[in-house]
Amino acid sequence: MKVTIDDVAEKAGVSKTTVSRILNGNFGHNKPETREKVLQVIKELDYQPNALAKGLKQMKTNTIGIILSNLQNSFWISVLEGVEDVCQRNGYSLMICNSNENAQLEEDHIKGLRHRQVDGIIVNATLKNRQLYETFIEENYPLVSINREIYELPIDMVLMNNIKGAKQGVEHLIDLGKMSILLMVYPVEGVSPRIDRIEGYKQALAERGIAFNEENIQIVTEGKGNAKARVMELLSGENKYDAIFSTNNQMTLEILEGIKQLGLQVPADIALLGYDETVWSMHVDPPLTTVKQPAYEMGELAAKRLIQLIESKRKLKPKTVLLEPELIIRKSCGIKEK
Amino acid sequence: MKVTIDDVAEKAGVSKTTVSRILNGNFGHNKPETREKVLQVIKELDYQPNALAKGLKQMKTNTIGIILSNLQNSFWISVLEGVEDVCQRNGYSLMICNSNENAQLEEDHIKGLRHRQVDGIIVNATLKNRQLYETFIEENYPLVSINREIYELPIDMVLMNNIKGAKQGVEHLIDLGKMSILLMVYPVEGVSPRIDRIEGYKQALAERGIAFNEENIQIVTEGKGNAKARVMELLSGENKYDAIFSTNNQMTLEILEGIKQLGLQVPADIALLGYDETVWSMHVDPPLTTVKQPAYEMGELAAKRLIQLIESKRKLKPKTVLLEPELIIRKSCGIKEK
DNA sequence: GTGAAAGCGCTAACAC
DNA sequence: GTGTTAGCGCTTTCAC
Repeated sequence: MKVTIDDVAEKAGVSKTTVSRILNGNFGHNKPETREKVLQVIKELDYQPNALAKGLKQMKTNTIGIILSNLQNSFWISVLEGVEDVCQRNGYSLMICNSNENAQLEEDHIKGLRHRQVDGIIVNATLKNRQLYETFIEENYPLVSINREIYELPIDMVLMNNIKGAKQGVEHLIDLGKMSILLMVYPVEGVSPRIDRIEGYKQALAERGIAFNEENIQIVTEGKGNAKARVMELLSGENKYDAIFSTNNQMTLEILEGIKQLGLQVPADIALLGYDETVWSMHVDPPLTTVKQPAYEMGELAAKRLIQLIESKRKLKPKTVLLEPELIIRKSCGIKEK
Repeated sequence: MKVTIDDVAEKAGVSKTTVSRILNGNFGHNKPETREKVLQVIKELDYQPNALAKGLKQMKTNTIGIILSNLQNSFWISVLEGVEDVCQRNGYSLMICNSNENAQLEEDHIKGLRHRQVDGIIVNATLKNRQLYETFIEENYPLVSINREIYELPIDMVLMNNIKGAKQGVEHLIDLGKMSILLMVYPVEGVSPRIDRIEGYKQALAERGIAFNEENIQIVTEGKGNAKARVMELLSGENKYDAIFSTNNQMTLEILEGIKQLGLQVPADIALLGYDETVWSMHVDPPLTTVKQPAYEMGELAAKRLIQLIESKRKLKPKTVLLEPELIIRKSCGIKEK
């Protein structure tokens, strides 16, 4: 039933060595007629080489793994598409795992992937398995970290410029006359994008000479509904805000809901700035001003780099790529006051 | 560098058979002390069995493949999550491919996956590779088709009840007094969800005694901007519509944009009903009434069934599961006229 | 230009 | 209860 290289060899009246050579680009410079014959038999038998056997022998599977933390966020889907496209163009398969931001799961997946002999891994690291990442480096195992900086480890990374992204956004808000900007962010815990966005926020304030108020930064626990509850609480409290900067697109939707439920208008009563561009950004009410990140490109670059690492004969020096965000201005932050 | 089962065996002073047995749940009922010893050596050496070798020997990889046609649609992401979760719970890895609705790519991916020896495949089929699907059936290779019916082939499928979904939606529109309902759909070409939604639309009309007008069904070519252009054209034309039923969530966003650009109000000037529930459905302006499909469940069921097929000793009779949609009523269709 | 044979790392008869 | 041995399907020296 299953047709193997032996079947092909026998039927073509050659040795399996010859078949193998022809399959893999003809090192031995076979005679054209042998070649023809073998190729024809392969077609006749619809022979598909067994990648497991090949992989076992060559210690290479042409498969890479990716570990993501959240599939529901469309940002990651774009990244995934970028990775997938590059894989496809280069003859690699993609194994996908979801860590859900869970360190144990991340470790299991990493081990699982290596045990399945993938040639390399792209990871949006939880950052909670430092020792594991170090092992990779020691073993010179191809690994690229996306979106999050793994601090002080010589590792390949492709990151977004989050300081600049947040800074641009906040500057825009300030230019529009906003003075009391509420920054909402999911827990930081050493995760560079969140840390950097806070930093960008602070820098913008500092450069424009606006006093920084610690209470204007609110860390909200991840989980459905939390951001909505928090924003409603905050907007009903003592502090007055004229703008909210949401650093996550799911959170943005919740904030919007909370604001509306309070009977407030965006941007008349309060401005709203979102992070990450999505299909719905321009369609919500009001159309959202957002900091757009080149997600697809990040996926592409990470995959390209990983394949480079895999296929390079010698050890490559770790490299960090920083991608630039772009501010997309719509209506949710209002227009310049006179 | 790479540690193999032989290293473990040698260091533990046993044969690799023993190690293998202990690794795989102890058939030979090893002595506790041997067991202890081996387990300890495994830990010491941080030994990871090579899944390739194991797979080659056992003809089983504990990996399944999934071929999707469009990652950008959040419907598919939910499906993917369902599949991923089930895989994880059952110790399977997931290989993901994107066919982009392209028959050639689909064929390449299917062949690629089999050549990589995946134990089974879940596919949202283009339906353009009938012969290939038949081959699977002949070979009794585990395959489950999701979302789309592969007509007249004894194959496992998990599908949505699209007739009912569309019917429910249209009935709702009719109940609200809408008489001239424009149905917009991407090209049909034998794709069951689209065919069935048209059928559901017709059934609802028929049952409520509303004359069916062929021109009220508009097939719009897939591609960014097409739906928007078309809807603007149609709404500016001679035919008057009081409702639009959009059968795809990306399309819905475009239609909404088109309507707004024309200066029309939803639902005052025209009602809009969408297919598929998304994170943004409740947040666009106005909040969208939609036909919600249990996407995550579809993924789960498909994966569970596939694993069943893989692990069953004997051939299972193909089974079709039909999942029921649910109408989520919000504001985009208006309220009942008196 | 082609073939014989060894071996990648593992499991599974079959012995003992 | 444990070991010996023969492969799984392929690539790759090394002969010829």
